[in-house]
This record gives sequence, C-alpha cells and structure tokens, in this order.
Amino acid sequence: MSGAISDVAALAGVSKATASRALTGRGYVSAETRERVVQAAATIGYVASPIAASLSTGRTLAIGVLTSFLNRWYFGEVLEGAEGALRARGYDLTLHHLPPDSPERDRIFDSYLTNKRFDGMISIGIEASQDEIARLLANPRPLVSIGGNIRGAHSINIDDQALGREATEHLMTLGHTRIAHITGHDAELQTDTVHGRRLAGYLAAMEDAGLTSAVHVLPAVHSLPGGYEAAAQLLRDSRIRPTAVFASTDEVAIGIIIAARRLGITVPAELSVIGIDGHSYAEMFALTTFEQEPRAQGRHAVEILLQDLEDEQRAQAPDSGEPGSTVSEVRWPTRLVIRQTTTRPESAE
Amino acid sequence: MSGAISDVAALAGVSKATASRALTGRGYVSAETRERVVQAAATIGYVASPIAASLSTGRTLAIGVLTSFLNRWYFGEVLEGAEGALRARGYDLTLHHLPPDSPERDRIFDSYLTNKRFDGMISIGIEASQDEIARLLANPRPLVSIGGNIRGAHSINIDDQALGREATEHLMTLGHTRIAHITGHDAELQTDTVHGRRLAGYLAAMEDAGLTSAVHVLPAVHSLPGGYEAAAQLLRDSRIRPTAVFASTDEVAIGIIIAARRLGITVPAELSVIGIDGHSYAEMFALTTFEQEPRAQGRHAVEILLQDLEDEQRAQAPDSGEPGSTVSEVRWPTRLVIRQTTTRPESAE
DNA sequence: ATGAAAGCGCTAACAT
DNA sequence: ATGTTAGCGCTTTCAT
Repeated sequence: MSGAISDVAALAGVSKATASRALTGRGYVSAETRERVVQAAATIGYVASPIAASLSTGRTLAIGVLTSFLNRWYFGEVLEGAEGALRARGYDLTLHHLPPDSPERDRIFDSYLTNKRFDGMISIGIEASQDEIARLLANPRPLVSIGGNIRGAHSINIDDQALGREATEHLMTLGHTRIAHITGHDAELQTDTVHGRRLAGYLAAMEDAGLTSAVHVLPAVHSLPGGYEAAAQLLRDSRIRPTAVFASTDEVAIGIIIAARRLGITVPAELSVIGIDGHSYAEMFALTTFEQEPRAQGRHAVEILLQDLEDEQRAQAPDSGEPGSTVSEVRWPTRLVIRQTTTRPESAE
Repeated sequence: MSGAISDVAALAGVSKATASRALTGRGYVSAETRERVVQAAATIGYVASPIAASLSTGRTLAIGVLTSFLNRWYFGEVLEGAEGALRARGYDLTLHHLPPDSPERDRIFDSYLTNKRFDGMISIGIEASQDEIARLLANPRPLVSIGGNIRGAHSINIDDQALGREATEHLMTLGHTRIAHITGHDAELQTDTVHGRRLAGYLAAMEDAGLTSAVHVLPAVHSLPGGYEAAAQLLRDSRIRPTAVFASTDEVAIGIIIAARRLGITVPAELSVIGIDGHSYAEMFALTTFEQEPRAQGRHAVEILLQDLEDEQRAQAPDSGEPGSTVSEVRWPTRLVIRQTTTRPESAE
C-alpha cells in the first residue's frame, strides 16, 4: 500500500499537480477528475506525507504546548481540552514539560523555540523570566498563554487578585477573622505570578477589614501532600489556629481538609481558588471554589491560536493590507461556587 | 538570523555536503573545516530544519504517545517520565489522548497511525480492541505498550493478577474476611484488562481461602469522586459493611478513605493497588500500596523504543544480517508497601 | 577530505 | 481545467 502522489497521478492518468489539487481541495479540478484521483488514491491506499507538505508549504499543522505540570488536575484538564480541539482541527500537539526551576529550562527553550516543527504554541501556567518572555515573543510564531505571567502575546487569564480578595471577603462574610492563606513558595517575593496576585488580594482584603494583625501566610508545595503538611503545621497550635483557610490550589485545599479531619479538628471554612470542571474534586470535599472550566480554557486557546494563524495567512494574500498583529487578552470569567458545608467559625455559632 | 545550510556553506567556503557533514557529524570532515563551518553556522544563527532532514532521511525524531488519561496521577507521572527521557535523547513527543469508549477512537487511530510524522510510539494504559491491536501492530513503526492489553509489541506490564491476589491475601493476613473489591466498570466481562486481572486475583484469593460467599465486588469510575461514591454505597449498611477494601486505583482508594472518615467509620484496613512514586499521595493517606514507579516506567519505555529504532537502523547496514524483530516483554517489579496504620478488623482486636 | 548532483514527496507559480 | 517546472532544505551516494 502507501506510495507517493506520483503513483496516484499515474494511476489516475493525470499530473502530480492535478492529483495534489484533487486531494487537497486547493485549485480547480473538474468533479470527474477529482473522483478519478480519489479512487486511485483509495485503490493504492495513498496517504500524503505531512512532512513533504510541510517542507513545501512552510506550515506544519502542529502546535507546541508548554506546560508547567503534568500531574495536577487543573493542568491535565487544560491539556485535555487543548488536545481535543487541536485534533478536531487536524493539528498535532507536541508536548513540552517545563517545570518551574528546571535546571534545563534554558536548553528546553533553545531547542524548542528554534525547532521549526510547529506553527504556534500554547503555554499553560508558565511563569517565565523576563529573558524567557523576550525569547518567546521574539519567536515569529503566535503564542497563547494560559494562566501565566506572559504579556504581549495572546493570553487567557483570570483575575487572580480579585479572586484572592473575593475569597477572603467571602470568609469574612461568614464571620471569620482568623483567616490564613496558604500560598506558593516565594509568592511574597514575586508579585507577578498567579500566587503572588492571589496573595495580594488576600492581603488587601485583610487590610481593608482592619485585620492586618491576623494575617497568616504559609507557603506550601502545590500538591496534596504539600497541603497536608502545611495544614498540619498551621493547625497544630490551637491557640493561634485559624478558623478559615484560603488555599491557592485545589490539591492544597484538599490536603488541608484531610489534615484537619485527621487531627480531629472541626472542618474550618475552607476555600480553594481553583475549581475543576467536569467531575469536580473540590466539589466533592464541599470546598468553596472558583469555577473556571479548565477544559474550555484549553479549547479556547486553540481557537485563538488557529484564528491568528488564519489571519496571518490571509494577510499574505494580495488584497488584504491589515497587519492584524493585535493581541487578544481574554479575562476568563470565574464564579465563586459556595458549597453547603462551608462553616462559620465556632465563636459565631 | 536563521538561513539555510547553503548560506552556512557559502560563508565557510565549502559545499553544502561538507557543511552538512560538519554539522551532523556523519562522514569525514577535517577538524579544521568543521571548525570553520561551525563558526559560520554560529555567526548567522543557523538552525537546521528538522522537516527537511526528515524528508531526506525518513526519520522524524518524534515519538507518538497514546494515553488513556490525562488527569490521573499515574498516567501523568508516566507521561512525565517519557517526556523527559525523550527530550534528553533529542526526540519530540506528540501527544494523543485516547480515552476508553471515545466515539472518535476510530478516527484517531486512522489519522494518527497513517500520519507518518513519528518514528515509533508509546501507549500508556491503552486497552485496545482486537481490531485496534491489529492495526497498531500492522504499523511498521515500533511500539512500546505500558500497562495495556497489547501483546505482540514491546511491553511493560505488571502482574496484575498476582497483585490482586497479594493484596487480598495481605488483608487476610491481618485477619479480615469481609474484604470488598472496588474495580473498574465491566471488569467482570473483560478479562484481559488491568482491572479484569486484578479482579481475577481477588476472586482467586477469596476462593482459595474459602471466602467465596464473602466476595463483594463493586464497580466505580476511576477517580476520587468515583471512589467516594462507591465507598458511600459500600459502607452505607453497617450489617454488610466490609472491614477491608481492596481498590483497583489510587484515586478510588483515597476517595474511599475520605468517605469512610466522613461517615464516621473507623478507617478500615485500606489497600490501593497503584503507588505513585516521587511524592506519594497514597502514602500520605497511610494506604497500603504497590510501588511501581510510573516515571521510571515512562523512561524505560523510551529506552526500549529508541533501542529498537537503533537496531533497525543497524539492520539496514550492509554487514548485519539479523532480523532482530523480537519483542521485549518487561514484567515490571512491584513491591507491596505496608503503611503503619493499616488496621486489623475490629473483631480481631 | 571534499564537491557535484540527485532526490526525499509534496505544493505552487506559471503556462497552456 | 490541467500540465510543466521549479523549488522547499536537507542528506547522501558517487566521483574526485
């Protein structure tokens, strides 16, 4: 089976060019000829070589995805959404894991960005250094950033600071004053990160409420065990024990709940910032969460990216004259989802 | 910057052929010439086009990865291991999400397997139909299957049936007799699947111990909420409540623990079959688990695959004459890791 | 050790 | 509407 397009052309009694036109749909071919070519292709089981096509057209029909985590729910869901949308549009997805503080980040950046096997890229939760951002933007291919700190490219972000404030104020509404916040490492130092902004929202809310002295921030590794450990530390001393916790990550929030249960502590009013769509882990634990549909975010990133690619192509066309190099900045909506069991502080009961 | 190899050649004052030899390391080039070429390349910031190279050599330096889940720990860890190993060897990884019962599985199989943009593939947890397996094996490119039901290709598998037996017998050793098993959906019907084999091990152990009448099997969705729901159902009625549970999946096992705690039930002797390496979620919950290092499995699959590719290339060489088309079947070691808090049944205390 | 030339499989002007 | 021709950028015989 298989064979090259010249075989198809020969069998159909046409030229390579006509065969190509018939098969790709670009250019004029009589219906009758097309039919003959398609038949011929089917007969010998012809499948076009995307590599040869790429070399000729310059388009790869592949999108690179950079993600900071492969083993966390949120990132997995976003990836799943992007994968499905890309496949539906006929694109391949090339995966690149780019964890924070990876010693090889530099090499990855170099090898990936210079490798010309992609038409565009999507970054998921990448917090990049100034240098890295510059290199990403210097790349001629379009980029859509989901939830990172990259400006100047297409982006999908949520308002993390508003979220932090809303979360904190929600707990205040329930009567809490001793509200702790579990954040990421170094969030205090790095202001332009997801966790830095959430922290800022928390701090602003606490200050506005005159609760500055009750501020209690603890860094944690973003994982279930990380949350568990942080919570164990946080809840150890009953005298300074908070009555509510606002955690920056789902995994951490769940770790906290489990730690609390294990320590025999009445479950405090919990709050995680990230909601998982589909089957919501957070929901199961009766956490109050922010719904933000990661899968849909992944899909939407694909739409933006492919739209940009189309626009670019159109810009090549003779008639159009617009540069169209504007960048879309999507503020993804979030919704505070309040579960039944969110509790009030004991003193307020 | 950029430019083609002809530019490099011109700048270095050599032919394209020599430039290629100097840059790729294949063929004789004087050290001095090589140096000149490398300098020239650096000067104009030359980066080779992998696409052109692929068209010429037939090798893509890309590996396709088929995975059944993107949002579960085990699969994410395997993927992470494979990704790192592939990158280290200079390969790209093309990701394909192939969930069970996906309506588009057929299309995916077709479009992916005929797309010639990969040198080999790795499947993670793919339970394929006979037809699908036939199509996978018909593909000339090598395949390494991790934890699925694919025979006839390189494979890495654990002894799921032995695991099921070992798990069940461990609980018996602790004195349990009312041991329930939470499995996947339809595991009873499909014998040649991971969960089917684990179920078989459980059933065999129960039978051997004369506990056939105590057999209690419940299907669940493989997720935290799935385990939670199954457990809620399982533990509802205290008269038929098991004293121990053997769950087929980490997520499910953790869901069970949480359900048990929430229902105010003394935590039964828990057992999950899959251990996560690195930070073990299961460990945190004091589950008894099977350690099986998913990351290392992913890395190992890459080694096997690239080894096969090398062998194939060597087989092309004039001297060698071996077919070398044997298939490696790795039985990955597992280790039962018993946590402190695994408990004995109440009656035995 | 190096160069000349052919070719991987396709697409896209351009010509008819 | 179809065919001719010239590449896309690289690798690789085959000569020298």
